[in-house]
Amino acid sequence: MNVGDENLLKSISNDTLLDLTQRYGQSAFGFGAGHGAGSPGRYSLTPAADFLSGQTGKSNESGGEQTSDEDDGFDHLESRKRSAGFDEEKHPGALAKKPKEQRSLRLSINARERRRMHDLNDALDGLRSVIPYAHSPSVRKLSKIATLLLAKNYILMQAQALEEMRRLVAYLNQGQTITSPIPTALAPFGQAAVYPFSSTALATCAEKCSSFSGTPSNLFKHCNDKP
DNA sequence: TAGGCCATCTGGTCCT
DNA sequence: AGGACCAGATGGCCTA
Repeated sequence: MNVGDENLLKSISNDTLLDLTQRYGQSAFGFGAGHGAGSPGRYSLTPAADFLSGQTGKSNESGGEQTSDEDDGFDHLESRKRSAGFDEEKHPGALAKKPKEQRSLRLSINARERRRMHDLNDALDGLRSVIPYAHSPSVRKLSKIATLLLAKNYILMQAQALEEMRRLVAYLNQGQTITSPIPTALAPFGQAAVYPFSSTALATCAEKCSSFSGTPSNLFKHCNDKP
């Protein structure tokens, strides 16, 4: 994880992140050394996914590909049940005792449900890929609940940062004094980093803008425009 | 060994 | 009727 990501995560200072940190440790967010070299992402391939990957060549296929059990051999179904922990002895009267038609229907429904859950997991993977945490094989993947909670906080933080940037632009344009406190979302960057000049200083717009030379947006483009 | 997380199966409910 | 969605149950894997 780069320093920027670390700062972003550190900025999510609320109960949720605290809870996540406590539950997963800093290594889950890339602050630490992970779970050791011998323990790469534990959820990257479940037994069931292993089986499916053997079937399709991908660990988490979804949408459109053939995964329905009507197309699987019976041995494959049994293997998948075993790998998923399914034990028909503990589900008396389940598939085995049902008529062939009902069994076929049940298998179809199961396959659909499996695809649906795979799609859901794909979406969660997509979410993980855009929120700031360590994307490394040596770091455990965020759990589902952690992903959702972190994403929620990340969105809230981004909204706060955007609002602060708007206020800053208004300040630069009108020379107004910013009286509102620095949002906690930006706190880790430090007040000096956000406002690298005194609010009472008579810095020119260009000087102010030069202080934000690293800003990756066009927010300060106006400074180069002639009045 | 307990607890957390997960995938899967299953039956029910709702929607088109 | 068929599909989507949901929640409960179950058991495997992993870590502390």
